[in-house]
Amino acid sequence: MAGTQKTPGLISFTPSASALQQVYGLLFEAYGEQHWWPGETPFEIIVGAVLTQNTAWVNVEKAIANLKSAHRLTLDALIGLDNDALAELIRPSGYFNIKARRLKSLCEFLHAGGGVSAFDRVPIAVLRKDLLGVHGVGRETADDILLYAYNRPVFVIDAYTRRIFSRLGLARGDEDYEVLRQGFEQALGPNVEQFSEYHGLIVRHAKDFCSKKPRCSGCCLAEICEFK
DNA sequence: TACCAGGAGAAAA
DNA sequence: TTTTCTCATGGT
Repeated sequence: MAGTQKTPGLISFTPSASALQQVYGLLFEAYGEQHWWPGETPFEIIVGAVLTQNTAWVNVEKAIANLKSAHRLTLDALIGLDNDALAELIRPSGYFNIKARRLKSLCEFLHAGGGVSAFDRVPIAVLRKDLLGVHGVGRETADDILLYAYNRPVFVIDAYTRRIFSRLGLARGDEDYEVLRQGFEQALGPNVEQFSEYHGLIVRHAKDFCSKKPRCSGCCLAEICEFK
């Protein structure tokens, strides 16, 4: 039938602010402040954003611990590593050969721009476009970096966000990334602190209730969730 | 043992 | 333009 084909790019996502605030309120009430993203410096956050691609955070922590113990968790130290040595240090995070190349590309971009802090005052649209031009930096990784390393009001969309809001009936789940991101940003308004906490709460909640086999017993969103 | 997990890029269709 | 394949470890 004409007009019924799945065309993700054309699916709209215009949630009401009250619906998003209700979900946020329930999650916050259940889990409290998350202070996400874990990372002591902007550079550590940037490295973590690449290492966590399609990987559980627990494995990223092991890779970051390796970099720290080898005193390589700085921009200059990491650029000085060859790909094989870097890959060996980040092995626990999986995809280590690919991620080594991606990390090096990102470090070279940061170094060429004058270092991590040199991007602090770059306009958000410019920085996002530049990050997306770096090999290995896709939309989610770029937005992780913008929000958590540079404190810019960008809402991060990940697999957990799609899964949870799809189950809540607020999204289909296969919307284009930009459609979802803009939907959240327009409904909530620019708010770095809330965007950071919201994403952290989504991650926390998904790990407890929405990963692998459904585990909805005791879920704080049960009263508004369509997933049974 | 088999399956899954917070993605991205390249190749194929 | 969209879909499929590849990359890899560690937990369940």
